[in-house]
Amino acid sequence: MMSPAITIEALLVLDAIEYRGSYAAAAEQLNKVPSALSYIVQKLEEQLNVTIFERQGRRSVLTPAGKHLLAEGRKVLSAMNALTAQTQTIANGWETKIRIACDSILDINPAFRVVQHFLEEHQNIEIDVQEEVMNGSWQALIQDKVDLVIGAPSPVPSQKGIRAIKIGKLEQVLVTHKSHALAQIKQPVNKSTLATFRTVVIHDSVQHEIPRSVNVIEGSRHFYVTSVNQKIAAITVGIGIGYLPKELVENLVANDELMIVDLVEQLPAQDLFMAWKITNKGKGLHQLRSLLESHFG
Amino acid sequence: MMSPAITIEALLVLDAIEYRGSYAAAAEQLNKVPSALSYIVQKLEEQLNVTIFERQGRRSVLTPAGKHLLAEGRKVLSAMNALTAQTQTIANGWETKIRIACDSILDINPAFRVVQHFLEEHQNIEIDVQEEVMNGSWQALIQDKVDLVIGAPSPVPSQKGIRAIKIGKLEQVLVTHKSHALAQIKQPVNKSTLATFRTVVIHDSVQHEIPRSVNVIEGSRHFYVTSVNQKIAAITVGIGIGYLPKELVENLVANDELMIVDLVEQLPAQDLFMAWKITNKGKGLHQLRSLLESHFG
DNA sequence: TTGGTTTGTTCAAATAATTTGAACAATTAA
DNA sequence: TTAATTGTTCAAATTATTTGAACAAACCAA
Repeated sequence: MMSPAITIEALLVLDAIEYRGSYAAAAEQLNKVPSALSYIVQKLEEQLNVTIFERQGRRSVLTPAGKHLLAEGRKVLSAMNALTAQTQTIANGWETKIRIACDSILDINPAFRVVQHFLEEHQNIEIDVQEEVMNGSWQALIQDKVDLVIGAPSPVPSQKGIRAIKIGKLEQVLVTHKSHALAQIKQPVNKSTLATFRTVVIHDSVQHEIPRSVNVIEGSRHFYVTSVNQKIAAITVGIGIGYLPKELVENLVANDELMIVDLVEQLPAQDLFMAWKITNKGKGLHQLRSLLESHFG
Repeated sequence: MMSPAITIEALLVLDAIEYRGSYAAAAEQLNKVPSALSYIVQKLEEQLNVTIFERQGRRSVLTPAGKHLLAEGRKVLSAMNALTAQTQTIANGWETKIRIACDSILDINPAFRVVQHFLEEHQNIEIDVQEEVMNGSWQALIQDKVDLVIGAPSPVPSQKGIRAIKIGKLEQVLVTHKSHALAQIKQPVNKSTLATFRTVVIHDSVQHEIPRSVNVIEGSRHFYVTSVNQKIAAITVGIGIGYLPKELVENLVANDELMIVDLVEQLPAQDLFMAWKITNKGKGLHQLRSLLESHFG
């Protein structure tokens, strides 16, 4: 008689409306018609006896209750996705889909070549790759949003249930634009000199991150971006300085768009990891790991 | 077009079937007819492409995949129940969680006793306390990371939308280790003398802070720490001198671990504040404020 | 300001999904 | 063996959802 007040459907609709910014756009994303969304939202509000959207003209804005519902609801949605995948994996032994997070600091080509080999043998397994920065990849693994992380930087989160193996080293160099004040200094630069310049920092949106001060030049002022490409762009136009992977900037240095700063104390090469959860028993993941290990380990 | 494979409905049905032991009993519990459950289970199995029940005669038994689906699904169901209740709570003007920042300079025991009273009347409100130093507590409030700040020091940020009330005074005294050079001076010390010694300063990690020179002895060299305990430790081993709350050092002075420096001009007692945003209309916050005010105001 | 869009909602009609109960075969208990 | 109970199937009945047209409000550009 009494159906549940909050349905998965309704959460998907809320998510889409907030994400796309309008009923019309959300409807398009969900392959529905706006009035259908209107119907679902109204039903949800009625069953819950709570107004979720404050109708301000034609644009709707979430009430505090609506905000909470959506924020928590999104966690439920991702739990549902994970549950779907896990259930299918248990039933078949093989995954329907393997989700991979790549840290954007990594050159993904070699890894993708291995994935390609894997896919040739498993035509019906889907691969879902998402790019993350900083701790985003670790968080994604911890929260079961992905099954495998490739190229995540140290430190490995001290969370039991995570297995991580080294797959490479990352040499980072400090770069700047040639017109930048730092570029005029001819001798090797020391730490305290760096502290006077603005630093471009990649910043993920994850809340409680693993303490990570590596590479963030202490004491100086910052310019925050959310991807490696943005970081390169910011440095190229002279906003500030920052560390970038050596191989990534080689071309740009050759083109004279960036220049490498000579440091008194070089930044030690950083380890990159591949990681997964030991609770994940999927055969596909196991085989993919073996392939990757034999190519990088 | 594609509806979610696992629905809340389906999870409720699985739960009931397993709990009651038969479709018939489950149907009764859910106010449905057995064939309706049959329909829902079949739909779930089809969408998921996973068999959930192994039909052994008329009695069905869960497959491993089905077991997992049900076990995890029950967690989702209880999350959904909580979410429903929380959303309705918020809609009525009450909070699910109240986040408090305490300045670590404060003795939190009296405040916690008041919070305890509040919690007795509101079993289902969560309290999230975080300790902050210096301007950390003000920043946390401004950035909406907390709802209430207790024991933050002056100056009150000149930001509209913040209401602050005095809840106490903080007497700070300059302390040092007895082996420290400053301890050898027998007369009251003046400002310029202090400037020659290294000062231990608490430093929060917040970026753009309110200009705050109070207590930081100007001109002298500094030793930065990030908590009151670290500051005490640093002074105790003789790294430098620093101001600390009178009541906090009384024991240490009695034990001869620290000594109070006699000053020509005493530092005036500093006001401590409780503060919140006036935009925050939560009933729980309001009541907690009233309780705190009546105990401290 | 004024048209020209776009948006969200409403409504009745159309469609799809679910529920129902009867019939049935399989299983169990006595 | 019989009698009772179970889960499934099926067509019919009932709900629930979707649709598209109509509309008013709000936005945008000129």
